[in-house]
Amino acid sequence: MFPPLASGYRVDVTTDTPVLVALRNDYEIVVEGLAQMLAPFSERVALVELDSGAPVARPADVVLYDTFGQPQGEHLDISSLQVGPARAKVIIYTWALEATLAATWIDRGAAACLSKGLPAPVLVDAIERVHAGERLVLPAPAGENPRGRWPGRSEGLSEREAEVVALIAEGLSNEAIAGRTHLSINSVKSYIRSAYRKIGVDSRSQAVLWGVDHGLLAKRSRRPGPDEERFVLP
Amino acid sequence: MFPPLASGYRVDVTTDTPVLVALRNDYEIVVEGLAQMLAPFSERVALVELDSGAPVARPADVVLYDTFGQPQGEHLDISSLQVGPARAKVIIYTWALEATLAATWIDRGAAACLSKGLPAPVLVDAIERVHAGERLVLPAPAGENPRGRWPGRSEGLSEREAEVVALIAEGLSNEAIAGRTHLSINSVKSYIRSAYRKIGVDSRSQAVLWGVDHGLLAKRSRRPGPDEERFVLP
DNA sequence: GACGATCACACCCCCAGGGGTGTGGTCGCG
DNA sequence: CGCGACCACACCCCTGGGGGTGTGATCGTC
Repeated sequence: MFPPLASGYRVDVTTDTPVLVALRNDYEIVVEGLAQMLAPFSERVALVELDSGAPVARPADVVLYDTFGQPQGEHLDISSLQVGPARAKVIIYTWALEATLAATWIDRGAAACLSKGLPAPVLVDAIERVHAGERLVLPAPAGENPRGRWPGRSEGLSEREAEVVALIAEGLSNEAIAGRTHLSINSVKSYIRSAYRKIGVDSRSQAVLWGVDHGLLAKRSRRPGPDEERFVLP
Repeated sequence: MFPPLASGYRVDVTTDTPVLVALRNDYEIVVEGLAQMLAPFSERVALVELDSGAPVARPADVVLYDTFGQPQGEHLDISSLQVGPARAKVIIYTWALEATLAATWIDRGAAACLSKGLPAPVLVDAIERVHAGERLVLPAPAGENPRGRWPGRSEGLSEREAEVVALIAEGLSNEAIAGRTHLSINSVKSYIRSAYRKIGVDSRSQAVLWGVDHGLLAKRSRRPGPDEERFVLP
């Protein structure tokens, strides 16, 4: 469908100014982890962060949407991610990259779907290619797995466990978490059980408090309120 | 058992220095409410607050233990409330004052059990009498009901509803809340149902977050940790 | 006197939550 | 190559949580 990028390949983009990239995720530590990962490439990609509540200094060329704890799946509303007067190109940055879902997102207007398993140089190349007009779907190459940071990682939670606990800390039910993460409710329950063992709680209320204490809450300013427009799950 | 104080009665305590009173409750707004109620009587009672994490300037003569969200019932460990080199006299300040429970507390070493329904002048009189050596059990007189402040009052929660939500926000189960408040689990469930309607949540996780957002958490410094000695429920 | 609010509690019922156990796949490491 | 971790999911089972409805008492307000 879309030719995958071979490892080490670098697109030849003849431009002097870096691509303006907005990182889009409600968890500060996720955004910080991505920013740290991209910092060595600041001559090629410059980060402008949205959703901080303050107006952005300049609009983004590309939005990099990290799916951690965010709506994902076939109902994801791509157009709401395209912000600014010049509608930014949207890259879905996800762990579980399945072909049919990626195709749906591309049909809906995403410019690219990239796996979190990509090394940073490949990610930067891909951002530049998207900026230049290409459409990409890049699964993680075998053998390379530079994982980012996520909340709860230092407490021994895997990324999926942390994501599930983060959504519990947001007050979601198992069914809502399954919808948000595009997993089955049985998978969600499995992650819940193993996460509870790791963080040493035995009830959902205690998990909520653990999440609050360990920064697993999305930014309060990003909480959907009655007046706040956000992309909505059906 | 103990002669109740008539409304308006004032004990004749011939002393010039005020009674040093420690207010004892883990919720700041409860302690603030009590302090405000007693502020006009500062020539008679001087407040020294314990459990703030800082060493107190001087030891208390009397500890006023507000039962909101705290262990209450026949297993309450009175001796752990008596702090300082000169063991302070303990007053249990509770809403539901039943005679047999009050008798148990007095047997266990409490100097007095006072109802929260008492007017401030009567409360101050009682504190002075306790300091002077008397033992009291004072139910609320009919017709007078100067309620203090409690968390959630401005959101329309009654004191018992607020207490139950505060304990949910601490991660307790219904059974644990029933034990802590000395109520039946059916009463706890009734308060939960009515509180959920008032605060607009429909799950326990959301109630925990509501409590966190509205200051219904006990002071974190007062949370029992592995090294921190506190009175323990069996 | 009637009514509403609060406190206290009982009883019935349904289901979400979470425990256990199991399967299968991929991948990194010793 | 074997093992453990992680991801994904299924199935069974029990219980706590919470919805509904009801009772009774006290108290303040109209």
